[in-house]
Amino acid sequence: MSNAPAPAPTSRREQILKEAARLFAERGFHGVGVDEIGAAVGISGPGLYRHFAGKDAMLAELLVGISERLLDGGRMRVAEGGESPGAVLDALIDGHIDFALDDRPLITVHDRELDRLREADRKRVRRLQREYVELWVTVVREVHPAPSEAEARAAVHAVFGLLNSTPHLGRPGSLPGRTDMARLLRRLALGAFGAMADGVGVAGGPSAG
Amino acid sequence: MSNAPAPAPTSRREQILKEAARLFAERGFHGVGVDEIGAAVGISGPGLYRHFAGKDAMLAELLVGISERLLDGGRMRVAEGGESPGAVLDALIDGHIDFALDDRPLITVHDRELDRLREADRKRVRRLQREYVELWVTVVREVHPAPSEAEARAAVHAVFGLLNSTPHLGRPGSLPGRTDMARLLRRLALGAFGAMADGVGVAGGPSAG
DNA sequence: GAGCGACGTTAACGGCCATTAACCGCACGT
DNA sequence: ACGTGCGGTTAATGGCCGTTAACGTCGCTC
Repeated sequence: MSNAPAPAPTSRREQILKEAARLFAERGFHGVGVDEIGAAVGISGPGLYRHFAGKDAMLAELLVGISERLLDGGRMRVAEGGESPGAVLDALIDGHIDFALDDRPLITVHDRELDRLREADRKRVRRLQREYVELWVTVVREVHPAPSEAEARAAVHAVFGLLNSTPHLGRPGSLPGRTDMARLLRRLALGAFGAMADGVGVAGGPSAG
Repeated sequence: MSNAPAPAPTSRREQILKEAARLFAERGFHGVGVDEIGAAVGISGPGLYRHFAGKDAMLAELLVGISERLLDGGRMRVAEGGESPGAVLDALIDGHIDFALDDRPLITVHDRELDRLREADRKRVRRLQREYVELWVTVVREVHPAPSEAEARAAVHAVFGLLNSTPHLGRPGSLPGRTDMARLLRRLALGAFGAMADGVGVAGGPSAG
């Protein structure tokens, strides 16, 4: 499935992708030049074209890659199915947190630079994202049946925003370490979902917007 | 309420800033050219230089402006002081939600393009942001005294991520309307803060914080 | 021991784009 | 009427940057 580019020790490509992700996250796709990316891996500028068709291709591979990994991970956890829907939701949350904490640059690029992709790639990434969201929505609605689908979807988006907030954080030690951070984020996410259900429909009316 | 369409005097400058914000949010600072910004307000390219020193100046004004408005709004609500700390926190949340829902492009640009500013402006914006965060942290800790300051700060950042998630949303009607969205976001934010306090220190171990 | 393919290098090229130059008209106060 | 200045215009200019060309060097296989 997908394009397995060999489970190979694809050292160089991966090294480039990693540095590119870091730089894109720091300064934006348009803000970093190919020379910088090259320099980051010890070769210079056009040398990158031995590994990638172009700068766009690097971004595309990054975004498609992370989107697929998120979705695959989510599907896996749903398939495993815990003791209860609640356990599955816990697993989804923990999995996403691991991503957010361990691949910060990737997460940052993921929701900032989507629009810099060529049409085809963008549609592909969007589809993966959408499926990932729907995965969550389904599970969330099993745990908290009351809210409408629209509300559940909005809540999922919002919780993604919450979980992905780590990358934006001011650097140094004014924040909890990784373990505490993970615990905290899980509590916050669960608290948010729990509150989503409370008082649904009250004072609602037709609302219409 | 919120942003009055304003028969305001400063017509042109503000019009330019508004369109620039929209474009920057859509395609990133480096992704939009001055010609586009000009076109968006019916003049072309270099005509903008009658109003701004350069493209950077527009971004700077946008970011400083929104940061100041957020901070001023927050201070105002704190100064007004509600019945209780809880009421103040509610007011902060509602105020931020109004911002997130009414000035989506601005919010987007605000936490994406900070690094494209010149040193001086960047420091200024960062200071405003930091003060805004500290304002929230103080109030949050009054309402939920248990967590450490580091945890409270991380939670505030996370809730900002939650509240600011609206801009990223897939366009059309698969989501609640503005009124319902505001209600939902408030519930989620309150739920997250509430959960932050639950079980603090349990199973924690030394937890470094 | 020659050839070839993977990987790099440096030097163009070409396009985009922010900014500046040079020039224009109209509103308006005097 | 007049000139002055604000808000525009179009045409350079100059730099950055992605990409391509042309060329070199290993290391491997036949």
